[in-house]
Amino acid sequence: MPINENDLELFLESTSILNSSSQNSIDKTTSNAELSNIEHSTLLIPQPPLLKTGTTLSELKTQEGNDYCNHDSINETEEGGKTDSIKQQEKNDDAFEKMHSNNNNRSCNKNNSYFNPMLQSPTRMPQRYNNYDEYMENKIFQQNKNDQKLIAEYEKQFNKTYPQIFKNTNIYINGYTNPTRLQLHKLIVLHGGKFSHYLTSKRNVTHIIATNLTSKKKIEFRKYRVVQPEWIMQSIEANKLLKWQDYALLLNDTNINNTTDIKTLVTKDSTKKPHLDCNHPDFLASFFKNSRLHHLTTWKLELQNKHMKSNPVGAHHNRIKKIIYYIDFDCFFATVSGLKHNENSSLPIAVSHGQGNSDIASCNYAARSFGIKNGMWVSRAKQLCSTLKILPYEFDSYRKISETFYELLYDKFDTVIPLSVDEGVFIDYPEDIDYKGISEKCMDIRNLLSTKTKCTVSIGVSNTLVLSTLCLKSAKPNGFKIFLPHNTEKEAVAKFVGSFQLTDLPNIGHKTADKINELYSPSSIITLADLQSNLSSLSSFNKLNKLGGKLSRKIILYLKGEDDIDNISKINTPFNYFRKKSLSVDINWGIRFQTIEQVYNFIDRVVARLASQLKSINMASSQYTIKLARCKANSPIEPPKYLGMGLCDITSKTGRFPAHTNENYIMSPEIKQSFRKLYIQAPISSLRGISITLSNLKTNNDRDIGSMLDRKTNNTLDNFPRLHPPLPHDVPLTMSNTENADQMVTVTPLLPSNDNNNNNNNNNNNRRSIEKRKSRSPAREFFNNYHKKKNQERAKHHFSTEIDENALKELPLEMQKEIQREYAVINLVNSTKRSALEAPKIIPKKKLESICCFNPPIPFQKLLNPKEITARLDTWILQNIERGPRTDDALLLVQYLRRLVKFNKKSMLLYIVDHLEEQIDYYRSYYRSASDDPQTSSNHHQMPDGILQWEKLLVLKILPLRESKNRA
DNA sequence: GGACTCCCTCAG
DNA sequence: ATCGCTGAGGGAGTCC
Ligand SMILES: Nc1ccn([C@H]2C[C@H](O)[C@@H](COP(=O)(O)OP(=O)(O)OP(=O)(O)O)O2)c(=O)n1
Repeated sequence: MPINENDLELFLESTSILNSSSQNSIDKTTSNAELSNIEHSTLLIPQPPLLKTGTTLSELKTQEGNDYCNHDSINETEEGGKTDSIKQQEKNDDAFEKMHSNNNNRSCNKNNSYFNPMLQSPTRMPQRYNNYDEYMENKIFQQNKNDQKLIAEYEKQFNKTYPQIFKNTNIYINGYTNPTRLQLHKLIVLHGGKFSHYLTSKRNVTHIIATNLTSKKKIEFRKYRVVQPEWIMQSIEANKLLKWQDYALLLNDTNINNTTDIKTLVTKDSTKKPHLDCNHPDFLASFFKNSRLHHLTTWKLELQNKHMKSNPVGAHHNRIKKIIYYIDFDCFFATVSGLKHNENSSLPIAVSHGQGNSDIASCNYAARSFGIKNGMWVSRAKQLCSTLKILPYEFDSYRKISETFYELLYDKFDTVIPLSVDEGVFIDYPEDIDYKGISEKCMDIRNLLSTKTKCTVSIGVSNTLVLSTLCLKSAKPNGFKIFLPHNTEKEAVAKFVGSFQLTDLPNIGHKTADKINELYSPSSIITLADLQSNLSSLSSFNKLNKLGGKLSRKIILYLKGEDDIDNISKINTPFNYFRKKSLSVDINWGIRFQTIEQVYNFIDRVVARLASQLKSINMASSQYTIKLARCKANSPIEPPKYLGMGLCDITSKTGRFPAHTNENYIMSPEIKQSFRKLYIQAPISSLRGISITLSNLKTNNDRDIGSMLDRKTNNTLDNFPRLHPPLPHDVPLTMSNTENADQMVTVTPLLPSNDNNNNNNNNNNNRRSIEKRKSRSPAREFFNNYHKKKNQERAKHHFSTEIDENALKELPLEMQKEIQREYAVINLVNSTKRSALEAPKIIPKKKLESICCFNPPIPFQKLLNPKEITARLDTWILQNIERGPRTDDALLLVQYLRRLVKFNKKSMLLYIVDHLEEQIDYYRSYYRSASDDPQTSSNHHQMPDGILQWEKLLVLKILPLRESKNRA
């Protein structure tokens, strides 16, 4: 049937006429006078659709917009095959669990989590739903609320209460009825019944009202109580619930066997809504919503963006002492969830999703006394302590308390470095060390936080990061420890460090601890004191090098309580240290694919997510790595953990994009090609995990032109966004020694070898060389330009961002470079910092306006946001998937898409059409796979007619629009 | 000997 | 049921 705009107008006209006439007819057919009054009173329930039941687009206008994850369709390209070596990884479930159990309080973490658009503009965004479940739940909740309002209104208007005849029933109306669906709905609700708008929802429907059923529906509903509308009317007249069997539409088993008892009747398959498996477009969102580790990563970046502050020059001023406070909530998740559920904290509790092979995110100290650890599976923990109480996650609360934590502490310190949702490094640079003042500060903070958050924190205080970490460890739980040794007290420091276990040191996890133990004492477990004494002999000293040069040097410094270069730059130049270097999505749960197309679709969705993240931080990437986990040949097909990865072989492959890009359509085909090269000689069903990392990131100098380019006309990389001159961070830093971590570090400059030989004892010579080099340093030039440009902005900052050139000259070259980098990075990230948030932004607004003028957006049902539009379409499709689209709705949609074509909104068109295609494909494959499966095969899984109608709409009306756009 | 790839380890 | 992420540094091996 051809659809054009005239059709639409005619259609809309006839709709309104018919609507009003149908209302009149209701009045006539209703015997109850009160009921006809009802019809004319304020309607809280939207008018029913004209010709068919089901939710219409117009009904949906009142719904909140939802937001699903962004997804685009990308065509894959050709590739050649090549074997990559597959290295085995001993990632069995035990080892994995052990790894995650290894939970000490450490400071050295160089993570960035990622930008979360939801937090970027919380007020502008409509309410969001991460998946259909959530959406439906909300919708049903809203509808029940409307029903309640209706009852209240009627009771008020007629000053009476209605007999609760339909109490405990849950009624769904199928097809056309007389009285109408709306009438019946009101009567049911007013008389105490529940009304279900959807049979697809999880709600338990007790009765279906129908006057007619297609033969297919007769079979589908044969196990329901299908009742004629008279049952409702006559029950109301009789003022009691009449036997439904007397009004049954179908003669079936249920009919005969059941008494009048009302039991929920839900057939297993027909009401089941599509399962949210890894093929569902919302799988990623629903997984992330529940993944604690994803939240930890995300929160870290958010918190660093919002609350991190530092004064790099001050930090380098060697006359100033530094006091490092390492502050961490005690068993954070367990405490917060315990509070929320009013649990007694002296009883063992743990936070987890499930009761069996589910990870414990956090357990309290009562549970730890049984040997339970974070990361352990619940099943094992229950063996250790059968009374262990499992509590659910309370992600929102964790995040809120963390916000309070950083807000309260922000003004109390010179430097704030958030390391996680529950722990941060806070630094003061006092003139003199006042021990009493420090301990009072600790007590004040602990009291303050305990009052404001009802959670306890522990604090470790020292003058190096490594010692602060150890202090925190010994302060836990619910305490604080201050250890501020003088430079001369080397033995005291060594003794303090020696009292800890190997894994208490940062960067020594269980693997490294095992290795060290193996090296020095295979038969017994050694402590740090043992390691210290072993290091006195040269041969023992050399043994440690088996761990690798960097790590062994680090450990040797740590054993003396000193920070290595890594820790020092983390403290002194945190903005540089935590600058973004890569961006990735890893999914190793719920991955169960059957076909390569499904994998490609999944990769498309992952890359779309990455691309939009890149764009949102205005960066581009030139390198990617795809990492795959494949179920080991001899391991069971389903691992112990539900939908877990189990024992896997891990392989990865790195590739390059033709240039720096943040475009989905460039990245996705490349990555899919690598997938085909990497994933060979194994069935798709063995795939258990996919990880995609983008690296070699660069910040775009200009606006994100790339994302605004038309895909077809501007797909040459020459048009790519111009980038900043590279930040001068490629110069390696070499540390010769740190006599005293509290003092200026000595750096070996990267000088010609003859200078290098005497740089320790010839300071002048050294300085001159630095001066010479400095003048032609591109980094310096870059910084100077940058400095000029950003001068004005910088004046706004709450800390001095004016670099003291004289002070800078005093420093070794490498330090200068690092400080310069720090300034550059600070300026780059400042737009997301708290200080910048307080000042209104001018430039982005202007840009936005100019874009809008140039390119006025086309609304769809008053919506402009593409995600809101697709969300509305998703709901529409979901609710009509088995019936097919209504003609008028289809017309509205097609008309909108034609406008997009007409006004050249190509990317929007592509986005919407791709999205529709994906949705419809998904449902088609859902029904197909269900009917192909001999075990669940039944009438309930037959491909509904509606699907065919949706496909027809897609293929005949929608896809051609995309093609016409391509030809244009 | 430097650049690059493919792991491995760690953190929370 | 169950939500096993993600960012960083580093080392061994390979290639030229
Ligand atoms: N394997 C892990 C480790 C930690 N976390 C989460 C839950 C923790 O509450 C939070 C903070 O981690 P910590 O290492 O600080 O551990 P806790 O706060 O639980 O205990 P504590 O710090 O008292 O040792 O991170 C997690 O989900 N899984």
